[in-house]
Amino acid sequence: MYVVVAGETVLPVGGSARRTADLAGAVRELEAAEHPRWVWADGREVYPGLLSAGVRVSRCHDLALTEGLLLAYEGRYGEPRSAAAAHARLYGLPVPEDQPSAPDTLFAPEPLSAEAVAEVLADQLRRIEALPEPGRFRLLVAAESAGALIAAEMSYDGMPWRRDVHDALLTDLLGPRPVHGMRPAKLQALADEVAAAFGHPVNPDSVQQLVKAFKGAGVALKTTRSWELKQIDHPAVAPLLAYKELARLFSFHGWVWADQWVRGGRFRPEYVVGGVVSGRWATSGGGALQIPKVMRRVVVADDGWVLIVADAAQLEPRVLAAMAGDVGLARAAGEIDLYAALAQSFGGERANAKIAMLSAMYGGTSGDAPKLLAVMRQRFPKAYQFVEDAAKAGEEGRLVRSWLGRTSPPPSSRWRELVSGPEGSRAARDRGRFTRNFVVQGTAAEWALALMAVLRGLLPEPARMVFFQHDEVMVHCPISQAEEVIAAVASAASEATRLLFGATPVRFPMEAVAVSSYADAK
DNA sequence: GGGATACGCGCC
DNA sequence: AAAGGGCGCGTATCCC
Repeated sequence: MYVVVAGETVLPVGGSARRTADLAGAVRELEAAEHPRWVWADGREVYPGLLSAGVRVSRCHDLALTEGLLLAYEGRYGEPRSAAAAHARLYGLPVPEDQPSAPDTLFAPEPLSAEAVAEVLADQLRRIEALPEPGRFRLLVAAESAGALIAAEMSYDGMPWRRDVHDALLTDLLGPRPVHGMRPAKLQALADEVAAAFGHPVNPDSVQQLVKAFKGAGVALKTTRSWELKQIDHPAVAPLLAYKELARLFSFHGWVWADQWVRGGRFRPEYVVGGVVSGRWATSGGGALQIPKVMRRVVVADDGWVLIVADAAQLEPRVLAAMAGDVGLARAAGEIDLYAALAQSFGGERANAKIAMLSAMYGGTSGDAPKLLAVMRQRFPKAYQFVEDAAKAGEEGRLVRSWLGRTSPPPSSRWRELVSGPEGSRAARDRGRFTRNFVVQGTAAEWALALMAVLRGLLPEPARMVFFQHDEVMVHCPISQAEEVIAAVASAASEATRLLFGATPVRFPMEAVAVSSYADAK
């Protein structure tokens, strides 16, 4: 059963609309009585309000996210995906551009009526049914929509973040918090060491100045990447490397960052569902997906609670094995350590097996990659061919799709020009690497979304999902629920696997541990 | 002095 | 050893 929510109106599809003065109350009642699939134009505008009112729903159909998926599938990537745009297209009216994420309320368009939302829903369901694999795409839409609920809930609940531990860590590494605009003491000391090593002032934040300073000292550098610096014998290198590491910590995850993103002992980032073309999430602030490992000790469970941290082991090669139906690779993917199981095919070297798989999925060509890929082609022909086909499609400017039907963007007009020019083969290869990776990364993202959607439904109150990072999920729950949640993670992993691939010999191990601090998880 | 781009590096 | 996919984002730097 679908129930539309638009403005203050609730409309069961096929029934009659009801205007309500208490939207949250109406949703709460219907959710308890019917647990319908809620339909809204854009969950980002509806769900946070419901959460603030203490209302959560189990499932939804997000029109904007679904429209984006459908447009891409239909080769219309980039057309406005809002429900208002979809509705305008239905009637041949001028199509409004999508609003930026923070809509300007002054110029925001009139929201769609509940009836109009229902019309867009009907149109989307019709378009989905017309696809070659409607079942898969329905799963994709359900998973993407569930992701939108989870993202909003995780921002609302927040990840535990101990500001006192954070401050102690920063003070330990950088020195006390400096006044605005100043470098912390230890950072300044390292900058001074760099300058002393050169015998003149150098701004360690300036690539230009560094390259020039090293040149003056008789060292030719193309870049100042740390791996290149590490090969150089010069007294400035050690303090410079230390400076770069700490400077990043200071500017990216320092006190100013905490002031902005940590409230009430919780870190509340803004997740962007489907923000990456492959279907991975992005963040629009807070850098939640780039928290340095050294910061993990700051994430500490509340008293009497634990963090359940679970990550999928070697998700992408397993996804490839399942998609390609490669029996040999699938057999290896029946083991907990896939690369170890592959080692004997690669001269007994686990490291070589890993390089071969990563090169196949990323399009690597350097070092031993060609030799190892030749082995892979011979031993795992179907898996090899699967990513080769994706790469070829990309090179030829065609679209590729993930397992459930998320579709890559078409080549840009710039690319089409480039590909017929002198640098054409380079441009073609670049796009081939992208599409090669897209099919694997995109399907891995789908598996992870399905996992989260299932897990969410299995969690007991008051356990909460509080963090998600590509193939890793964190649940915050009372200590007494730890075992139940760990078991739920395992169930959700098998169910996600079944939902995507049905009966497959490929295993998707998702090991969960209960810890009081995130730093203890690995 | 404000916007756009390059660099570098954190995460997967 | 140093190149192969996806991002976000702070600083420096360029350009108008």
